[in-house]
Amino acid sequence: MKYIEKLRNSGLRPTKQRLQICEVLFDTESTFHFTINQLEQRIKSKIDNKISLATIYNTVHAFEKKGYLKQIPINSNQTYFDTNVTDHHHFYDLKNEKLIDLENSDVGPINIKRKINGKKIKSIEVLVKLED
Amino acid sequence: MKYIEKLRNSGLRPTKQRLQICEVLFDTESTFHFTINQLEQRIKSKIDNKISLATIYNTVHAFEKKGYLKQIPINSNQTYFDTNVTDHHHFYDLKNEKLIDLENSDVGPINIKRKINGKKIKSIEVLVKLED
DNA sequence: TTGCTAGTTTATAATGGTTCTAAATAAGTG
DNA sequence: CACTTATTTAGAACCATTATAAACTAGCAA
Repeated sequence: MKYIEKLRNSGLRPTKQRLQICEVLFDTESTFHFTINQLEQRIKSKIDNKISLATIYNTVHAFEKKGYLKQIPINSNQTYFDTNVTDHHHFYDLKNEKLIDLENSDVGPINIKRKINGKKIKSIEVLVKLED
Repeated sequence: MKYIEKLRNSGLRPTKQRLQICEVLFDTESTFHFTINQLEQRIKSKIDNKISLATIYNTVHAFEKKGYLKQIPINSNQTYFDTNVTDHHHFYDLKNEKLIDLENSDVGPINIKRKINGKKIKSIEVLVKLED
């Protein structure tokens, strides 16, 4: 299994559940956005055994902390995650509530001119809201 | 009262509660960011009578819809609002969970090169996360 | 293999922000 | 004043997320 090493290297035990969640998240043709609920459905349809909701939350948070997932800052009652952890941005279609990746090259360089004393920039995220 | 006209013009009846909330939100030296909970506290300390939490929610949403308030896209368990409705962006200090305004001139022009068929851009919001 | 230890999973309860409900109240209008 | 419609309100309901604590499992050393 290709994810065993990856997990072990980041200090996470490669449990059956985590490996199965890895498959659902990362054995895909393209990256995707999801809420915990959507991920739960996806897991249900691809995996025979049950994985508890608590484990899904735990795993997603563990993966996010390790940098395998990114949270997308957006105002919604549910939290959105992205399996695309490269530096990029998002369109958010307000009508369909759908996220669309915006490559860095589609946005151009963002140069933050202001500095805050004693703080450094961890990330810069652009959200472009779309309407009809 | 200077807010009576403003409310009436946008189709909102100028009730006592709404006028009081206007004072708390807009009779300030500078704009500010708030959660509903913080606003509730601020109201409690500035107003003699009680305004129910449901009314605060109703009013904030009504004001947002009319463009008197902006929601700030950020991943938090609570929704953040901004009384600064001009086109601008935010720093978010992860340690203190504090928002800081970032003027448009501090970010520079953002030119979204990609177009989505049949959609137009409603807003562009930049969130710059800060760490120590 | 066998224990041991720390990490993980799990069902379920608890939490907490937000929305809903339905009755009381207040504003606008003729 | 009478009537209609909007608004306020307390409290219940909702629902995503987190906490709990017991059962289980991986890793490791003897």
